[in-house]
Amino acid sequence: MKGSDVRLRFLKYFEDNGHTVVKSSSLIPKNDPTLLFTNAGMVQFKDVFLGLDKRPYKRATSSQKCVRAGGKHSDLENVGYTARHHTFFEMLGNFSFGDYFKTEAIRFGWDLITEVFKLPKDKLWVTIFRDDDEAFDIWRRAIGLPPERISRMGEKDNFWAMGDTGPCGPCSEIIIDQGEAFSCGKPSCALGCDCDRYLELWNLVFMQYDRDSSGNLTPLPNPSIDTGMGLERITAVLQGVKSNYETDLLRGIILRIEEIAGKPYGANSSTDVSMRVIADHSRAVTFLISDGVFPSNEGRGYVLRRILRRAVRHSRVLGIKEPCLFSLIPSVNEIMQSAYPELDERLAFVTEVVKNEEERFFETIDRGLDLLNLEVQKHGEQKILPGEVVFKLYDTYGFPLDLTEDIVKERGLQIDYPAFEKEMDKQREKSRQAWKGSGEEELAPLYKEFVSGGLIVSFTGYESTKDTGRITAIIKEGRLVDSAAEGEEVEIITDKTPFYGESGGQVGDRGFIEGDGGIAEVVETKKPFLNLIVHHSVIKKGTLWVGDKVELRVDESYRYGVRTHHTTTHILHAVLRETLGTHVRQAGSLVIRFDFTHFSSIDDKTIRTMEDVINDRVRWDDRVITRTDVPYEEAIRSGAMAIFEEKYGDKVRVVSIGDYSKELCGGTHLHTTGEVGLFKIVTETASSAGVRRIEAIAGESAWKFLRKQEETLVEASRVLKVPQSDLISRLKKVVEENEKLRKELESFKSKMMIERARELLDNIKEVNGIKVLSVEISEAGPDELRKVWDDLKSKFKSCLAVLGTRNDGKAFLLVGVTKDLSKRFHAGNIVKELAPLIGGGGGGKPDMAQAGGNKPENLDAALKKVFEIINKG
RNA sequence: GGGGAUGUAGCUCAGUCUGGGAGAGCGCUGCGUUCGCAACGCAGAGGUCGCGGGUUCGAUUCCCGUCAUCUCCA
Repeated sequence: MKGSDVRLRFLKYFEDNGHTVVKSSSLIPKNDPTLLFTNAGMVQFKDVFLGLDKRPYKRATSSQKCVRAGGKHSDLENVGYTARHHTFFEMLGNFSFGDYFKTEAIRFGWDLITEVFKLPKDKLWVTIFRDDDEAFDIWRRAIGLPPERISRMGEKDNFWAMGDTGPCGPCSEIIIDQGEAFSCGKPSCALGCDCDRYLELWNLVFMQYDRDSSGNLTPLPNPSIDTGMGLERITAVLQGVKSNYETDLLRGIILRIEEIAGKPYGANSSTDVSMRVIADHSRAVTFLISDGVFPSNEGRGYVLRRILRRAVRHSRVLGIKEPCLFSLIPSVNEIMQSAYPELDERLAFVTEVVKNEEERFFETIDRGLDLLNLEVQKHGEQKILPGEVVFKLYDTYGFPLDLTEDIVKERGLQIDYPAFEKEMDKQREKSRQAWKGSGEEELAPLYKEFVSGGLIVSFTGYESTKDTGRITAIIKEGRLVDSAAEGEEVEIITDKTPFYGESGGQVGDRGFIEGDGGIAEVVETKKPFLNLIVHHSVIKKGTLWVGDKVELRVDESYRYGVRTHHTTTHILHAVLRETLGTHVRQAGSLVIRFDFTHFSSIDDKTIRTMEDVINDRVRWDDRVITRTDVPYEEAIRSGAMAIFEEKYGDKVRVVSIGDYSKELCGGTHLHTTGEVGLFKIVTETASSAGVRRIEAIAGESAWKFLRKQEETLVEASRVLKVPQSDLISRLKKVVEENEKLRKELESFKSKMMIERARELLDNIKEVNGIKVLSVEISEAGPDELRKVWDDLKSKFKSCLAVLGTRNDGKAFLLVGVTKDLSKRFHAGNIVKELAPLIGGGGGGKPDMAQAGGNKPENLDAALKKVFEIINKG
């Protein structure tokens, strides 16, 4: 059975049993900052389990793409060395939200495994949680499994929790005994052993308790089911192969690697590791990029970069000296596109990103190589490379440890591993301590309580900006309060509101909330959950109480500006896609700052063309049509784009403009594009690698912007006294002339200085057999003094000069000594003796030194003092 | 979240430790040599020394902050 058939059969089985087949969600978890990547099938249902979200179905099944790398559950280091570890894999699962429970879950699991997949019953074992007699009874009586096949395990293995608090419960695993051939061979090898003989196939989680912060378990009124079975694993078992990498899900990729490397898989255990790593990582990389993650130096992007680099590193081990990872992407696509058709359209884009990043890594390696060579040379005699050096290479320059090992070995040196580990531990310890320090507790728990307590705020602001409502809660500094008095900063929640809460790239509204007792100014409106709108406010007058009837008024001109910008954002988005290609996807947007994925900068001509096109559409005055309560699937089928990667209910709102834009959007819009009035792109910059940022303005602010630019032009032409049409040519002329004059003045000045210096030659005295000049030069700056000294120096091969000048209450001294004399008289030392006289300090090199001070009246004294110094020396 | 490194001419980088005229190579412009090109010779343009504070008579250099890029740890 092919891997893709395993996936289909699984989903079909549960669909036939009343489950809704739900599409795999993105690898980037929506609205969950605690999680780096989607790492299990239940991630997209988390809020449903918590009671924060509702779905139109009570039974669901999915094949979820998952990544485990970085963060708490990282398998990155193990991948390649085992038959089962992956950074990317798919999780098959069935879910019950307060519908069926243990009995059915176990029945479904057993039935599918034994009847559909036809695995031999006598090879199957199960584990249950120590105290879960209910599960034991079901396995024993309902399924008829002999008691010796049911093993009770501890909390570590068979009790599952989402987090420290919240839903949790015992679980039961179905295990297959693959026989002696798969055993690790240890005498202790038995059920529960980590090796491949007793392979865990399927984990069934029975969510039946709610754990509070003090650890108490209270039974949930509607227990739920969450199960997970790794697709690659079950496929390997069904195909009778020893490792996941031999299934058709990965074999095709390895075939391609064999081709590129010119080496067969299975011939050498160390190259096999590399091939497995590359095969696994190429899948992870493909799916991550296609889901909108880009290589970067932090967060998700950084994990992606590390996965990619690890693969590149292994390709070098295979003897491949050029970027090659990108050429594996088509193989991944070929295998996976039946289940993930969206891969196909992003293929070219993903390939480009990977190739780009591969090339960058080769540069990093080259840089590190230079450093390493230097260090190897330095420590060549001791035959040992200090751990500190190895650590620095690794820590600061990102030079892979194993690469350092290879090179060092080639040169006949050894690495001081204990010292390296010590540095590593130091770093880890520092990080851990810093982590504890940040006790950032979000306000979220309070919000969560509201939502799970059934509190709903209805939004009434699409058509009107005014409404009356009742205050249902006031929060101050994360705590519920009964009232808020003048001057206090609070969050106000009402039963309904016309205020739009920030979401979907549209900023929240501002305005006022007024009751009989007082007035609050709303500075910001947020929407932390689907049905929760929070007004961040400052009480301006009087006091507001919970329960007060209030009038809510949105600042209309502010809202109008927001609508203008938001509608324009949709038009811009459409035009960007038309102009630059379909890989432009919105990565976020506040008002009209628009980040999107694109590689090169966008030239001025293209920018201007886009501005033209958008302003044309504004003049066309197309209607902006919003349809509400459209079923999600129908909206997507009709070609609407879901860009913001956020949570949509099952019914969505579709906003379409003309025939060129159709997006899922909950925001507020204009009625026609003509209301935009005017559109202008202000900047186009790089936001991070592979992401460009456009900032644009529309409507009144665009008009004001252009007005201001015009004023600048008017002012410029007034200052230059030429009509605007001649501005540029005049400006060029002025700059040119200015440059010419500057040079003329410079050469004139230096000539004059030299001229004057010659006149000063009369002042040269012989002291102690040395030619000494000590004079004040008026109307000169430091630069001029230096020129005079240069001239003197070339004229007299051996001399000493002290040149002074003064202006604006400050004095400046330069001491010059020709090289032959600088051993006897150090210019720096001389200047240090003279400087205090003019009320300052100074210093310099043996042959030239400078000083400044704020007592110009003493300049003469300083100039005389030099003779004393020379006489002494 | 914490640490390390880097930021100087269009590009690659030196200079910063120890404060005092901002440099090299490549590239660019002009002239010369050449039938022409490459090469060579001569001349020249090009820099807010990432940004903002501070110390100092004086900061590319020292101190503090900040931003960007690279990198490691969590």
